[in-house]
Amino acid sequence: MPELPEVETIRRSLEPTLLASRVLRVEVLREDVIVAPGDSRPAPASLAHALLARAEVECLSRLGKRLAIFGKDGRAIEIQLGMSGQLLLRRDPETLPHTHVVWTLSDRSRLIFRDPRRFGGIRLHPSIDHVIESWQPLGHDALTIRGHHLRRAAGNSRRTLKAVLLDQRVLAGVGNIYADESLFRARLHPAALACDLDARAWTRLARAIRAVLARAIEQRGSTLRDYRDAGGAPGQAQIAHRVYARGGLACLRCSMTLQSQTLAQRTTTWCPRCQTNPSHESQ
DNA sequence: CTGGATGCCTGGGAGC
DNA sequence: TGCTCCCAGGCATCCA
Repeated sequence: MPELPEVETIRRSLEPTLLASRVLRVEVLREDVIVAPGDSRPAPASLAHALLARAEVECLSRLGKRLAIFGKDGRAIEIQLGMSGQLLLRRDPETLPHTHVVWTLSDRSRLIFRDPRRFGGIRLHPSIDHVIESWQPLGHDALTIRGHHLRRAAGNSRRTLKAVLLDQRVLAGVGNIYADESLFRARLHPAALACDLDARAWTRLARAIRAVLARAIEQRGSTLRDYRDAGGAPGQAQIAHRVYARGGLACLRCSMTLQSQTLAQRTTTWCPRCQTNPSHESQ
């Protein structure tokens, strides 16, 4: 469920503490959440080192939903939160259930990675450059997406807009919630075909995506169940959802009953009156 | 190559 | 109350 706004909120809430302290040691409680690219899996003895033991943190970097921690000595790890992953800064020693990795920091606080559903994981990388390279297949970051990016990446595609927005190779960071919210804001039908959009519509869609995501970051992300920022606080953006999970309820703009249907293997909700489908109009 | 389908995993809610 | 069933969803992987 963490999409771009949630990952960015975590990044911002984590960075001051990580930059101000040093990693003392790392404990791995569940080894299968650690994934290494190819077959470069380090021996157990060097696992802690690969996970930034004794490192000073240079910065936290993000592209789409991917979050990376870069060490000053060039070490790097990548965190994918999946559905239920959390990065929490904690001072009390209690171990929460589903805690998989614990970093003890020099200020004696602990950064923990927990993930009940285990769709997420920690990806090891041999270098910072390797992380950047692994991000190559991803599209432009959704927070700064422009119409021409979308048009170039998907303008000829016969896929639906919903499928296109969920495709991280087209743009990075949008998941099911913000796909539906962005399409509603842009007044575009989720089942419209990408190839039927003109340049103006792509511009409108890109603008809607940026606005929806920026607003959600201001509200510190959407908490439906599991999501928390690094301090453990829930977000507030779910209050502003206009279509997501509102199927059968009245459109907040025109009062028409919102429609729900599975599209691109995801529950999709839209307003049949507000959201037009250029694929139909052109016929 | 493109686009669609599947499986991974757990907690919570609905229904009986 | 307690049981079963189903659903949520990011992403890798497979298939046509």
